[in-house]
Amino acid sequence: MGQKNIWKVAVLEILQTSEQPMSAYEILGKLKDKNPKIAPPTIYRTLSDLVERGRAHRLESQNAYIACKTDKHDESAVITICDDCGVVSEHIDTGVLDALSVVIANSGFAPSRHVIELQGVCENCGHEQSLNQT
Amino acid sequence: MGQKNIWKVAVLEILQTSEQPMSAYEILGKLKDKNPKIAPPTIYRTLSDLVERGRAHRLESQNAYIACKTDKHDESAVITICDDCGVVSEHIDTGVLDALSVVIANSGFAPSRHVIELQGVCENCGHEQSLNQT
DNA sequence: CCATTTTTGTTATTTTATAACATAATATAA
DNA sequence: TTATATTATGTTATAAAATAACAAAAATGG
Repeated sequence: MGQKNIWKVAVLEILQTSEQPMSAYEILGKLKDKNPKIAPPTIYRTLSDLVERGRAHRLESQNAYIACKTDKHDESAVITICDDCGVVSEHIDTGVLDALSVVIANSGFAPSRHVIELQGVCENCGHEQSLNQT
Repeated sequence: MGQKNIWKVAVLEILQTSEQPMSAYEILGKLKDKNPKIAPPTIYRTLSDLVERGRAHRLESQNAYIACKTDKHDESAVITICDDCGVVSEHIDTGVLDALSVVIANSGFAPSRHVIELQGVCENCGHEQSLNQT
């Protein structure tokens, strides 16, 4: 025991190869195949570390995690989540951040972290829906 | 059984008189004083109803609930949460929503719900911090 | 090598949330 | 007004998500 970063790569790979956000216990399940003795705290520790370093995001509205897909590993992304197909995208958008800083300036609030998650229907699923309407 | 909205007022009052966001089980605890047999599903049902109607907000990043303090009972608020004193504020801000709609327009995403939560230090606590620095 | 610190393992428990079904109140229609 | 369906709530049990607390192994810095 005590070796460094044993799980980091494994967890990140699982997240990166997943099409969908994954819960901590889903990741645990995947890892249990080859590591039957692994337990929840290991996963949660690894996930907090990845999130802290900006390599993963926690979807607060879903209790689930995704790999960060941008090269900017910060926490400033706007995240969209498709209710239909589950696809999650990150959008780095200064406009939103600028608008937020206006709100903040007016209220005197000093943010250290923000969560911006949009739920709805992605472009693909939107198209399918309009096709399915007869 | 089967009477309508028995709990709605009680739960909303508890939220309205609380300085802090409350978890479902904290609300349950309060109600148990006078209604020893009340159980979690009752609370969760009432809370979803209140949130649906815009009378309360769920803080996704905290698994907690607050009463909606604006007269505009919609889901378009920007919420700030003070890490220090726990105070939560709502900010109705069209600038942020406008900026979000730009992101959305570019991506073809059709949002039905959004979560915007800022964590940080509120004006009061910020002042105290600067005072405490010697 | 030894002491200290850090990381991981392990066990148990806490916290959050819901499934599934029972029962009571309400609404509606014959 | 009774039967029937519908809806709201009660109840029991369990699932799902997260963490506390402590033990043990590895890494670090003399």
